Amino acid sequence: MYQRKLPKEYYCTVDYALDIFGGKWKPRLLCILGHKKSMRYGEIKDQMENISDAALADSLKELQQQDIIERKQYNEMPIRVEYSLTNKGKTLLPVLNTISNWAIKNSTPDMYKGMHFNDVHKDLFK
Amino acid sequence: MYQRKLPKEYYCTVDYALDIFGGKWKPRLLCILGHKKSMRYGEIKDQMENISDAALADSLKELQQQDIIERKQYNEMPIRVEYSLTNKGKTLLPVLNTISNWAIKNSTPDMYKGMHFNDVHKDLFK
DNA sequence: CGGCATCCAAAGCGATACTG
DNA sequence: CAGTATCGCTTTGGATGCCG
Repeated sequence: MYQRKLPKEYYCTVDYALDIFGGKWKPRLLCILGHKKSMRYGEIKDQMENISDAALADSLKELQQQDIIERKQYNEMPIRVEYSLTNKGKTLLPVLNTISNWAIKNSTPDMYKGMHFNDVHKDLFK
Repeated sequence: MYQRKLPKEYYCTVDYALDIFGGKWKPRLLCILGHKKSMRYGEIKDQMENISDAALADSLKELQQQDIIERKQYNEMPIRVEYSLTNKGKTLLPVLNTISNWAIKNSTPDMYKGMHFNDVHKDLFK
């Protein structure tokens, strides 16, 4: 299994923050989770469109370890797993919103794939 | 020369923003530049402490291409080059400040190397 | 259904040497 | 002084297959 190692020391506060919610998958993952109370693994994977199981599982695990998201397993048949933001994770939403608003001001809809720009991120976390 | 390719399409506004100011070096670089009117190449390199010329030159070039920083060359002897934030680049400072404030609330000074946490980023861009 | 393990390819980056 | 060129290592991540 691939697992990213978090460095233990940083030079900059922004580096620390982006180590938690930056990278290839986590920003989008958090934006998607930020719109729902909770989501199942497969539901997240569908909305991420092009992510592999390995990358999704690793991202989810890292975010759990940082206390940003919570995992709840229901041992039904078939098994059901729900992910949701923790209280700490919710404090990221205004931060993501600030970043998103800057991006919207400095980009155009045609730079985006799928429905994410207009239907989701324009009103992110209001 | 190594040069990162910017993808042309994004799934998420946050991805777009982090493509501009995220990554290993650019957050710290922008934080450092954000405190001065302009800085010389060598001055930036000293404050970045552990960056290689290749990585620094590439980061500076990318940020120029995105109109975040500006390069001015003075053909003195020896040559002098000054970098500074553009107007667009300055609009990033409140965004970086928001991220930094979240990080400060969720980390401790001992997680940081050097003087950056206490002496610089605590009062970032005030 | 919700993952994890393995293999492999590509990207990112550092060290070194060199240049106008 | 302010970079650029090249090499090779390390990290990242996609594809595939398997499992409880």
